[in-house]
Amino acid sequence: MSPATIHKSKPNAKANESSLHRKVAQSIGNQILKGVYAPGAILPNEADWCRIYGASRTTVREAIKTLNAKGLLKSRTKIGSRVEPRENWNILDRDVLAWHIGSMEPQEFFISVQQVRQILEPEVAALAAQSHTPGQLRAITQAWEDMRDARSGRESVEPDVRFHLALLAAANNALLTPFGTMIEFALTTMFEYTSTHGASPDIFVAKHENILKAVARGNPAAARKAAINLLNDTKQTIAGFSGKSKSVKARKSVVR
Amino acid sequence: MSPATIHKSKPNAKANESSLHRKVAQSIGNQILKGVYAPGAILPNEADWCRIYGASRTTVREAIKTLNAKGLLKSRTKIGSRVEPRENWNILDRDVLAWHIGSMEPQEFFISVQQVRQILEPEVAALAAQSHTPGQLRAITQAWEDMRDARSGRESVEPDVRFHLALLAAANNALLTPFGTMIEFALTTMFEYTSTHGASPDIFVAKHENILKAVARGNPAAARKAAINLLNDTKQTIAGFSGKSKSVKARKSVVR
DNA sequence: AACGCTTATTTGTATGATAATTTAATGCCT
DNA sequence: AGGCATTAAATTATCATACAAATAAGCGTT
Repeated sequence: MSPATIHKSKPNAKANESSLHRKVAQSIGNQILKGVYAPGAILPNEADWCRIYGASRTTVREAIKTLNAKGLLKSRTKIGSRVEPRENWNILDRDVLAWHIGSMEPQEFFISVQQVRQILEPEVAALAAQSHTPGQLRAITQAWEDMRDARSGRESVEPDVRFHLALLAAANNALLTPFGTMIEFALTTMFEYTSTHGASPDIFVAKHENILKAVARGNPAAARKAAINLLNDTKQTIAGFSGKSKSVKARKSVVR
Repeated sequence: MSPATIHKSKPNAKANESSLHRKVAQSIGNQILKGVYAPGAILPNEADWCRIYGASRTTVREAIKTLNAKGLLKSRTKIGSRVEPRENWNILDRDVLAWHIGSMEPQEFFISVQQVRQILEPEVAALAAQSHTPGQLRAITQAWEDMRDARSGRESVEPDVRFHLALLAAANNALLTPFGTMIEFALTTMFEYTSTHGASPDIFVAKHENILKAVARGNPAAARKAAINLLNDTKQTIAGFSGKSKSVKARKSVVR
């Protein structure tokens, strides 16, 4: 979004759920993720932002507080707001993730995600097999059933995401839950680009079922194996459109 | 911190780097993590917080914006601020982690961390072996040398943390970096409780050296194996004081 | 060159007012 | 009585202005 054009969306009453300070935060955040302001750089001061966005200082400050809270900035008196080193960025935060993918080639993002998923998901499945509660197992099952009954690829995305999130929840480790946002983001976005889950729907449903059954049986090793097996499909899907950035983007506009 | 006593720390000029809105955010955040306000609950409104903390609405609002940004709250007009479900909490955030551990039994936290570390660190080491840059290898080496030359357990904590963070950085996957905060937090806090790294200093240094060498050689399998080997020590350390919450706390006050 | 004082800049906090949003209540019509 | 439109009320969102606090930078003295 171009800084100067933020106000335009005032007239439309409903569609836009964002308040002004959210938009300012988003705009500045986007610029940071895009590298307009690199780590170590000092941002324009609050008065400048006020002029740039035509907003009050209160609003600008709230936006900057938000960015501080997400680890992108650190503000100090007389210094201003300095961009923090990347390792302090809260990259798994929903907003940061959105700003991030808005400023990088999608397949680059997918490759990073795939790497993390290959590390985590097998072990998450194993943990889930060991320590799920009955309610958690029910949630996983429900997601799988909805996935099975879906009548289109698009319709199966939501249950698919829900399946993986339920699995993650069943691992019962609070420190792993932040990956939920990442998985959710990756799965929904990936579908936007590929309009498929990789394999045919039947195989796809069957592979999820393997995980479900292993978890239900309380068999960690089998759950781990099933998760690895499923991930190989995704891997191939990603490989399928790597290096084809332009054509992928074209395909996207056809799908939507 | 008790809500009513926030102002007291005004006199001391330097020690406290926190501004008022930070303290308010910390206090409210702590109460949320402690469960005083459970997910789904509506918080007191801004005017109430102003009365409670004796702060201006500006300040209170900035604190609440911070908590919103960390995923703990969602504020809406006419509704107020509602506590978000736990899976939306940005638990790997520095502040949230601090508030979290302030309101739970430490070994419970360590067990969760250990679980995550056992999943991640071997693979991180393997990735680092594959894709480190010369500069990143130098950083790992430097950390190890500082660890080796440390003359006390306490003195070795900082290089130890640095070693693991450098390893993580060398994995070159942006989506993994948020775990740095967790590792940093866990290692420093754990030392506060145990005043040891588990094994004797020599063994401890040697095991880190194994990782370093494997990474330097670019041997992922060896790096993975060495990381697993090191983690077994930590595992035993944690097991050593599990179920001894009271005595651990007592030991802490002796150490400090 | 080193130390202490002053100044300027920037964020931090306070106050009070108005706008916008959405739930809740009210009253009207059928 | 029930449904619909309107009004009211509560709460956050935004604005404008002022002053406080912190600190980097400059200046002058020694």
